[in-house]
Formats: sequence, structure tokens, C-alpha cells
Amino acid sequence: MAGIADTPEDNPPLGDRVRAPRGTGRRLRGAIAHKLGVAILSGEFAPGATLSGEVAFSEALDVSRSAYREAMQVLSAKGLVESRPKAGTRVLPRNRWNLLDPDVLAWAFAGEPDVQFIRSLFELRAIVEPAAAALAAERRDSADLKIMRDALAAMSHHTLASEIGRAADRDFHNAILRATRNDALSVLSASIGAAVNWTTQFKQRQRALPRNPIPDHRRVLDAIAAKDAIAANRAMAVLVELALEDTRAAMGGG
Amino acid sequence: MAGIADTPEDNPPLGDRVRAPRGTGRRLRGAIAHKLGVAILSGEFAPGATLSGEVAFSEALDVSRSAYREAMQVLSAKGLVESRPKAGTRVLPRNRWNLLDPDVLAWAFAGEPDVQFIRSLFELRAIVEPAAAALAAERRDSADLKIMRDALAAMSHHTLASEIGRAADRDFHNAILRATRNDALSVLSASIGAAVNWTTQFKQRQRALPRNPIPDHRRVLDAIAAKDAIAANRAMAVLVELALEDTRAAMGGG
DNA sequence: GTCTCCAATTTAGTCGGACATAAAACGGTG
DNA sequence: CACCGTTTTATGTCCGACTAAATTGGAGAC
Repeated sequence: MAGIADTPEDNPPLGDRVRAPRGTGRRLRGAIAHKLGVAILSGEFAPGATLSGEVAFSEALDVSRSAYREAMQVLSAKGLVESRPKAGTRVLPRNRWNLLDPDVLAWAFAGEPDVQFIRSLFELRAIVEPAAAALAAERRDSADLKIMRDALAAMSHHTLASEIGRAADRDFHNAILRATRNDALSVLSASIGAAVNWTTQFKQRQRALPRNPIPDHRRVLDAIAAKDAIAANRAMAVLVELALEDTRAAMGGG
Repeated sequence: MAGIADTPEDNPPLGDRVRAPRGTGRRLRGAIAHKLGVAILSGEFAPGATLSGEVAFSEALDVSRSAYREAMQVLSAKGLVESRPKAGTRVLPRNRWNLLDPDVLAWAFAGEPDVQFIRSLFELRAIVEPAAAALAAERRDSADLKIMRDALAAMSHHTLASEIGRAADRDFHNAILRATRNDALSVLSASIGAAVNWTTQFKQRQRALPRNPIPDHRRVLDAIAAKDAIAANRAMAVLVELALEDTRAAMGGG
């Protein structure tokens, strides 16, 4: 007796209980939020739909109402749902969702990622990242540069298929962000970068052979080292464009 | 006996109880989250500090532990704090904060807004908004155009000092965002726009007389109507630059 | 017949106290 | 001094009751 219900007594299954033994679970609330978040992002819970009451839904998930409510606060905090007395808990329209929240992005990429949304993300990335690289070229100090050089060296020794290689890639981009001396920009790019990493994972799921990323990164690094903002902007724009082409190929045109 | 505590038994007051009558409060959890969020954003709870236990803190706020925990889930969802068994709840470093979350932005501007952070926001706005205007110029349809025209007309009849005037301003910018056909971009700009509105409110608090915004907006509208992406980009860049100058004047140079 | 207003109902919101669990801190041991 | 089991303690979870708010439907007035 739980799930979504436009009319009362209408209740889809949503898999079944979150975890078998009653309450004994590592990070139970996180699991609930993840499950419901994915369900909403994947469209299983459409905007405007009202979830069946807390008591019914929490029982269906086999968790206490407290744990269910705390998970709901998380979803509410990210703009996915809204609860009001008597009216129940409703899924908010898409434009209320905090799509740039790291968790929301993770949920979006947990299921079948929406091609249109990926396109939007790359478009945003193509706007923000080159500008960030340009700022980094103007403001970086030698310490920033050293981190980037080390990260790039690590990347050339390990492929992006390995975890250590991906970590080096993250370090490289994070170093650029820190060099911008702009918190807002850093947070945004970090979110986008994380999402892009999901698509990288997605690409490898499709067995698309990754192109060698070193030359692209090298050009960005050289421009930043030379304090050439315009060149850094262009080099990063090329990098993003190439990544987009790879992803587009893996998705089969889009 | 609650507050923050690097060493146990160290407890600042943090005002006092959230609301007088026990538990009987409209949106109590929201009030708690707001209070603590502002406290963290304003630096009263510095990153790395550990909050005194749930029991002690909830008692100090005169709310139940449930309500306190639910408020904490909200802060945790926005990356402000992290809780672990035995270790307690700690304020996360700034780079973990979701600074682009609408609530977090509101909390940041609730107290004395950090000048450096405002600078970061305007820098990001100067990157994103012109690009958005350019996309809107390429993709807008006649319906988008009509909304913008109506909003601009409303703006010319009412000043930004009135609520109806500000609503028209919001409508204008939202119409541009919708016209980009890019969800990620829309969400981001909406957050930034909201934050910028706080600064507008801040400007009027400083009695800085607002310049007439109609001509700037008119140029953006004309460029979008003409489907001239480059002109739209430049016009919006000018608009942002002028807003920045106003804000800079109100803050006394920055 | 339509509209307004009041009350009943239903649902989220809050409370308090109990127990389980995990990890940090402690102490003993090799 | 390093390692490992034990204790400690704060978070995590559960339960059941009560409060308050908003929707809904009906009674009453026009």
C-alpha cells in the first residue's frame, strides 16, 4: 500500500524493501534517499504526482517513519519534493530541482541518463570551463602549476581506465579551479566535472575506446603556465569539444 | 550547554531558543535549518568545528531531537555539515558547501554578505548570463518574445522599488532562461539571479539610487528578437557590468 | 441555485523515550 | 613501541502518541 498515488489506493511496487533486516543497515537514510532520488530523476515518480502517505510508504519500504522522513528532508532540501499538511508530499516540477547538486547529478546518472540533459550539461561546461581556464591563467601561482604538472605526469603513466588515472584527472581539473580564486566557479565546475565523470564511466560501459587525453591537457597546462588567458580559453574549449565528441559517439549520435 | 565545542564543555549561546512555545511553531524545522545555516555561512560555526551532541544542542534550542535531526539532514544535504557516529557533527570545509544552492545563497546573504563572495558571484554571472542570452537569441520562439516584451513593459511602468516591478524583472530574465532550452543553464542562472536580487535589496538598504534599467534590458531584448547571438551576448555583458558597478558603489569600492 | 463559511477529516509535523550500531578513545598485551 | 580487544559515547533507528494545518464537503445564508 505505498508508492505514488494520483488517486488513493493506486500503488506501484518500486522494487521492494530497501534492506532485509529491520533497521539494521549501514547508512539506511542515505539508501532511501538514493532510491527515491533515482526514482524521481528517472521519471518513475513524475512531477506533480503525490506520494502515498508517510505511514504507508515507510511501511512499504520496511523502515521507520523517522528514517523515511529524514530521507524526505534530503529530497526536499534538493528541491525534488515538497510536503504540506493534509496535501501530502508531491514531486515538484523540474525547474524547481537543484540539478547542479552533486547528489542529484549522481541520481540522474544512476539510471539511464537523459540524452537531452547530458547535452545541456556539456553546453554549460563549454561555457564555464574555458572561462575558468582563462581566469586560472591570469591568477595561478607556481604552487598551482606544480600540482597541475604532477597530475598530468600521473595521467600519462596511468590510463583513465584505472582509478588512479581518474584521480589524477580530477586533481588536474581541481587545481585549475582553485587557481581561479573563485569559490562559486569552483563549486559549479566541480559539480559538472563529477557529472562528466559519470559520462566517462558511461562511455567505458559502451566500450568506446578513449582517445589519448594527454595532448589536450598539455595544451591547457602550457597556456596557463604562460599566463596566456586567451590561449587557455581556446585550449580548454577544444578539450571540452573533444570530450563531447567522444560522448556523442558512445551514445550513438545526439 | 550547547553550541560549538572544539573542546567539550565549551558552549557559545547562539541567541537562544528558536521559538517560545514548545514545539508549536510554523515550519519549525525550516527555522532551525535557517538559523544554523546562517550561523555557518556567517562564520560563527567555523569549518572543522564539531557541534555539541544532538541531545545537548536540541535541548538548548528547545526543540525535540527529531526536529533537530531533520534540520540537520537539510544542512547535510547541502554539504554544510557531516555526521558520523561517535565523532559527532562537524562543519565541512567551504569547498564542500553547495554555494549555488538557493537556500545556501539566501543564508549567505541573510547576514553581512562577504564582499569577496559577491565578487565571485558577479564574475560567474558575467560568464554565464551573456552566453545564455546568446543561446536564447538563437532558439527563442515568438512566445518567449512576447513574455519578454510584456515583462519589459511592466518594468517601465513600475520601478524596481516596488514588488511588482521586481517581479517583472524576474519574469524577463526567466523568459530568457526558458528560451535557452537548457535546464542546467536555467537552474544555475536562476540561483545566481536570486542571489543578485539579494544584493539589489542590499543596494537599496544603502540608499544607492538605482539607475534606470530599461535601456539595458531593451538592448538585450532587441538583440534576442533579431536572433543576433553576438549582439545579445554583448548587450547582456553590458547589463551585468552596469549592475556590478552599482553594487560596487553601494559597497564602497571592492 | 449559487455562494460563503464552518467543521470534520486527513495528513504532515512534533514530541519523548528507548534501543542498536558504529567508531573513536582507552587500556592491556606482546 | 606497536598492535589488538574493550569500553565508551554519540549518532542512527525505531516506536507510538499527540498537535496542528489544510483540504474537502456540507450546512447555512443570500
